[in-house]
Amino acid sequence: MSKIKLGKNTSKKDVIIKKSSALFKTKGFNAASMRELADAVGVEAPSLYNHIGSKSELLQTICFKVANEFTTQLTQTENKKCSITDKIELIIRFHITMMLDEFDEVFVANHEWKHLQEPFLSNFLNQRRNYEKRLVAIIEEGITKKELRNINPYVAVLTLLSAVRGLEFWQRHKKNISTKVLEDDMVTHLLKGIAK
Amino acid sequence: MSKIKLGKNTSKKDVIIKKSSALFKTKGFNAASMRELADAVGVEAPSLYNHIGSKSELLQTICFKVANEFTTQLTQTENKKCSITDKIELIIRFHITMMLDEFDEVFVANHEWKHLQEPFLSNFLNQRRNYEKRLVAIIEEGITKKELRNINPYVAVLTLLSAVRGLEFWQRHKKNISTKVLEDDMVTHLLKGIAK
DNA sequence: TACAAAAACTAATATGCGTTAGTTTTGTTA
DNA sequence: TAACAAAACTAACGCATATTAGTTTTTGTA
Repeated sequence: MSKIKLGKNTSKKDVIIKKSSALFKTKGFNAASMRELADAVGVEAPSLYNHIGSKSELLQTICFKVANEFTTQLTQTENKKCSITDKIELIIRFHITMMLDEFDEVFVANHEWKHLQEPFLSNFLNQRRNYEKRLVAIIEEGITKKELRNINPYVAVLTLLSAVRGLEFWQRHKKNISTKVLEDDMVTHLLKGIAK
Repeated sequence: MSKIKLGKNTSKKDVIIKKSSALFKTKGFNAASMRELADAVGVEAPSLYNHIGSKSELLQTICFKVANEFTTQLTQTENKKCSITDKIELIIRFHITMMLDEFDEVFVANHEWKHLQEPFLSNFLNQRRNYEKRLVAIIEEGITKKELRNINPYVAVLTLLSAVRGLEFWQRHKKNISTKVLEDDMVTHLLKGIAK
């Protein structure tokens, strides 16, 4: 009998999660099969179930791991004693770092969350809505303190989040631009614009 | 015998394409079933095949319709006699308009293209790469003419395209902000930044 | 070396999918 | 009304899927 693995986290489970992140990213959650995942891990498909509960569980693990990392970092930034502009820069840079360091997982959390089952789907969406609201609050404070232009804070958050999400496509081009140039230029663009 | 419908475009086919756009957007291409689509159209699943060739063909139709609209508009903008800044503003506003007017189709083209079959997949990606290159050329001209800051043009294009793509999420919030405010604030943010 | 647990294997099941075949209904025109 | 085509229907096929059952191999420890 070997259906569900109890006890401490094993290394093999982590390998499966990592490989499934890459697979879900490339093919999408539904198109990715457990047989393909098993191939990537180097095992037959049913053997995966010695380590994981289900395919859905893999998606849940990936999505909430990413969500928790973003939430944790935001809390730290909120508590920092610095200007609003600096806080926004910190957040932008954290998003960029996450995109580059944990690309597969972030991509899956961004694109495949809709295949989460309830109640995980609702939890995930609530968590994301909450994140956005806290960003809006930061922008609003910046406007009040006259650090920022008087633009609609929702539009600003939308623009910021979308722009950093676009780093997904960075992998595609691979123009030889260093991470530093990438980060700095994007921060400049979003904070100061491109028009002189 | 009724497998493939020849002759002029029928209205029913257009209905199927429209409904499939909404369905593919909501559930994703793979998760959306022909039976669900048939339900939405108000018909049994096999009846769909009196009007369309296959599920894949639906995706192809949607993706290339959107791609062609963007390409056409870009050509028009390139030929306009106006400043680079004005051209960029035109492009941003066109993207926003497309997002709001043909949301389902644009969403599907942005998210589900990876499920296109060859040679359509390669065609689509080539078309998109070409579009991006032409945007880069516009930004480069703006830098040369000192209309724009000296930032990396690839980063700028990435940021612009990603930001307007983010309007996908607009549907979610539905804060009561008019399209005009949305457009104007996003153009301002991307051209002039948010920092005072 | 012996034993027990962990994790691999093979075989099989139930389900849902896109699609086809064949037939019947609907709608239009002479 | 007769005839013909368009488009609907029911039934079914073949295939791929996630997962389970049951068994064997591997691995770690006494």
